[in-house]
Amino acid sequence: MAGSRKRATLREVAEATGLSTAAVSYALRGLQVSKETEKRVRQAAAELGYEADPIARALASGRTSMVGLLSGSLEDLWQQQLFFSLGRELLHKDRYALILDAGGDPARELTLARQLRDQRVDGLIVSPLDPSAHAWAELAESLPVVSIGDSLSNARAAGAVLFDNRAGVTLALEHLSRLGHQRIAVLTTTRPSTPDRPADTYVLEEGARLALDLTVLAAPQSVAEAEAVAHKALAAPDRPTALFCFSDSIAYGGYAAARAVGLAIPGDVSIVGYDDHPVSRLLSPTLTTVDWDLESIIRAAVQLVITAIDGRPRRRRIVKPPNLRERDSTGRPRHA
Amino acid sequence: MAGSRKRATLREVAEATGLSTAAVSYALRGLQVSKETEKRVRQAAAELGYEADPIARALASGRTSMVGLLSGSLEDLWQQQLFFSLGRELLHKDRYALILDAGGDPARELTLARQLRDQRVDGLIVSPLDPSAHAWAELAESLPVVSIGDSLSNARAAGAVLFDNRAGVTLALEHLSRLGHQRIAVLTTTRPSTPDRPADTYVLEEGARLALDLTVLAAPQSVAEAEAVAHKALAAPDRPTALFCFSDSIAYGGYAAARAVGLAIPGDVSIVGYDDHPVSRLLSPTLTTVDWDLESIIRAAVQLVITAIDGRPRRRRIVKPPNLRERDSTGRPRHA
DNA sequence: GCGCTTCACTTAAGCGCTTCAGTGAAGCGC
DNA sequence: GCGCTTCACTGAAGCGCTTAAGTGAAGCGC
Repeated sequence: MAGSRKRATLREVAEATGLSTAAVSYALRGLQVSKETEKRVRQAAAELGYEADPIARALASGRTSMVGLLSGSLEDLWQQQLFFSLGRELLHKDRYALILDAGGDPARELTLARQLRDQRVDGLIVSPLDPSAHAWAELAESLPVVSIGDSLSNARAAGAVLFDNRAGVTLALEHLSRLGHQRIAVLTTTRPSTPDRPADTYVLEEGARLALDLTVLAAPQSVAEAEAVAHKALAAPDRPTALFCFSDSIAYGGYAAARAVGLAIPGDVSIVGYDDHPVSRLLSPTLTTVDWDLESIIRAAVQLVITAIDGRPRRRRIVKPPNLRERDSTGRPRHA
Repeated sequence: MAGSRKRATLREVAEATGLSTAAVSYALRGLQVSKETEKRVRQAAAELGYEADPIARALASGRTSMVGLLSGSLEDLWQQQLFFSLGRELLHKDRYALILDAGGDPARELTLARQLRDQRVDGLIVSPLDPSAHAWAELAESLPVVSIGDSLSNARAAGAVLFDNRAGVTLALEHLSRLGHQRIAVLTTTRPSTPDRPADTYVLEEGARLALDLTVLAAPQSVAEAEAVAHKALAAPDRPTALFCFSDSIAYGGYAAARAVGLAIPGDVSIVGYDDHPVSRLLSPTLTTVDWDLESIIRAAVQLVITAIDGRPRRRRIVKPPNLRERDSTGRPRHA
């Protein structure tokens, strides 16, 4: 603890113990040395306050212990939740997270992913806006890439934690249909979707199956922009009786828009979200939403990237089922 | 672009141009070489797809281009916003952020800060739970540390972006007092406060000055836990007519608690938050809150840490003034 | 007692950069 | 034309580790 100005080096520990630096290096990693040597080394290291320099270690070993995390849009509150939880989980596993945000721009997404690779992260976990971009292939060749939400269609990724969006969409639309809604506005986003099929496809298919009258509008991730889109949806001549929002953040924009034009939720307009952000159950009214088990997604993604980094190529695709959280933002449409 | 398996090295660029590696190193950093050599080198580098290896560079130069970010509690949604924004701003300045979360535990905070130092970050930006801890001094000796919220009382920090919490508390309490509130519950948190005085102090002083009847309750950062505390406050025999919450996250808990026991906001209970999270203006009713200019805080903190890293020791303390956002969650108490 | 393996190390190369201390040529004043 | 500085570079050390290859001693079967 003494006010050591510079940090101790391996060599100093070696000199203190009379061993070679190699022996010390092995000892501290619990390899190839006798029990008592290891003990001696550990003690000397502790006394000198030695901590291995991760930079030198990375240069020599080729491993940085860093994992790159790339979000398509951290404007989305649920993505914030997701990514900071991924960071926490990685720290548990003695890895550091480098978190980057594409800010909703699919082109920037790949630039940042390359930047992460150039920064020498050991692996990548991405929740991409555009999982079908061809450049993912190039990246997945040079380091383990795990995707969350959708699989990278053209790349040999190290793994994927997929959302069963078909099931999610079905839950939401069936719920609304059951309540008697028919004219529904869907506020989508460039959102990861299940293998090779944009979530929009499911929306249209399910809409047709349930004989719904759907209007699909693209909404950006930020709450403020979503509000504007929701406003437009609610101002339509044949006003929809329900809003199905493809993220809770967008749904929050829906709340604001509804209130701005004096529409009661769920009386005048029902709203369904997607994700179940912690705030959603605190809104007034509480938000009906489709959620995924965040913790299990996180554990799976981290697990996948680490096994891939450690050279056990599994290439697993894990599909997560959705749950409908029925709360107070949905009800029978007034005319029904 | 050719499917280059391994990344090109400085030496390869040197060989391609017939220069020494030193010359190439200088050229690519725009130092000490003739214009035309620089151009030749850049071209060769581009053709080879050369990107300097940040690890090797870090080992040789002693700089990692990484800045550690440490939040006392990322449960707080505003802190999430703050830290992800800091990350974005740092990326603008060609630095990478390593974000760590103490999860509300003051002891863990210092452990993580040391871990960040051991990871060889060039500097640290912290928003600490306990800015008065002595161990900050030791850290601030070994690398530039900038604090947000409060100054590190015992440490020679590289700078601080302070919140004028006295003014913030005054704004909130005067607002409530003006509306006619007198019995007010204050839900605080181990929150950074202005130099050497916990924010609670201001609360009590201002409460006395305005002749208010205050009950101070400690609330954790997470929304769910805050809800429980708010519940307790509202269940008190002499129910307060207003809640002053020391973060918007806590205020969200207040909303949930009020709704749970059937109290109207602001009719039965007024609620004031602190921070102005993007969601706050979307709640129903919209949340009256005290906010700080997030963008300017971010720019200032990043600016401070970078000038310190670059060796220009300024040790500036920048104080940010608060603003009151009067919205719909506050009104006259019913009996008044 | 001999060759063989195993154990517990040591030696030394090397990861890919930066940087300090030269070095030769050109330019300059006088 | 001489010494001086400046310019544009080169050479080589070294950042602090890891790791492949090597070594000597001990242990083992037979």
